[in-house]
Amino acid sequence: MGRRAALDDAEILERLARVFRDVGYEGARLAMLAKATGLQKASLYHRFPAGKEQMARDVLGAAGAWLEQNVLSVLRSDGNPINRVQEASKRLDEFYSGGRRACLLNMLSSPRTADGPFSEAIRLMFDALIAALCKPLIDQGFDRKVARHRAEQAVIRLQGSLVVARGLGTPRVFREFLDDLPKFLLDKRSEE
Amino acid sequence: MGRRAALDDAEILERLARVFRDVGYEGARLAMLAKATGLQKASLYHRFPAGKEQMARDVLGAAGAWLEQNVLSVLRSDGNPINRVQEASKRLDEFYSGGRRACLLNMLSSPRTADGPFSEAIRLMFDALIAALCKPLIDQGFDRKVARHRAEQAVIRLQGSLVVARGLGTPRVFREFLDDLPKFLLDKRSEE
DNA sequence: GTCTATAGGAAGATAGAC
DNA sequence: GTCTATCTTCCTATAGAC
Repeated sequence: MGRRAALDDAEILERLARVFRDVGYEGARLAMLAKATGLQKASLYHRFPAGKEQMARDVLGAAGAWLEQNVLSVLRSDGNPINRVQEASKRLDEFYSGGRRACLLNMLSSPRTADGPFSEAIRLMFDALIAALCKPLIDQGFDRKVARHRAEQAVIRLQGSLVVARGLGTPRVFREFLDDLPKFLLDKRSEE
Repeated sequence: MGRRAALDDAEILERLARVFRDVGYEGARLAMLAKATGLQKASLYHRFPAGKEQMARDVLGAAGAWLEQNVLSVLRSDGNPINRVQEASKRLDEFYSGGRRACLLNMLSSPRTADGPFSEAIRLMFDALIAALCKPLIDQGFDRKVARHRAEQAVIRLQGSLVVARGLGTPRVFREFLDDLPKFLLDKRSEE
């Protein structure tokens, strides 16, 4: 065996995820993925026999699992709806490194790959996130349609603030989004 | 000369734009760009001596010019603010093909290319769009800070709804965004 | 200004030693 | 399970005829 203990599978996936998040699927060169993990290309193929596509799929799966355990389950839990949303905000802040990191769901959903193996997984993750965001609103007594609409808008703002943060070169709008999220989701207001 | 009249420069740029919009900078292969324009690779190099990077830069410039002439100038014009925003909505609908088309500013702003030649142009286009969206609000009597905030939020929703529309596989949320835009920007409401 | 043909290199993927 | 070395394919870019 090698000079040092083999890297944890989770650690490998996290490092691969960073590359896909930063440069997208097409932009992720095998040489980058090898450098990011500290493994040689052949070693990556040992762990991911189907190559880059499998790496991206597994990375997406791991991101989904992280989201489920750290965000969605919190949103669906029994606590105070406001506390749940605030906690989810914190986890999202961590997930996106305060807005300096792009979203995998965006970076892997170009139409090129959309006909490919990712589009279905991405759709399911968006659906799951929207559904989980509905829960605190419904527990708070909101109508299902209002809850669904606000949850969708929250995901739209999440994605949009990440795009604009990247475009403007500052994470400011993403931080503002997170700060405003509990109020945006749960405030009693007239609409909509 | 060739069998038919040479393509219009604007037409070429439009066809190149479609490719970059669909698959991003790294995903855009020269073979695709050639096929999309009906030109051979060598002919593309004749028109764009600096290759793919120049194509992307010129495409971005042309998109900026289109946006300026069709959206920003409308927003800055003298008419009724509501009419201006409604007209801008129509043009944005056209620009993004009803939400079925991704945004160049998103597709060309991966960090890989962000250290590259596009990030500055992209930042300027975001700034210009936000500034132009402020104008109808200020003409309507809104405070500058409120106007700026709403304009930023509008751009965030624009980008976010495009991402989510792609992720969910339906342009629905983008159409809803456009329909809601005049109200979102110009309604007298309490906040914020 | 467009084409065919190709150089030159980088990409994804594999073979086989250790 | 990791490595070095290599294969094959694809891509960007260029040369040169028309």
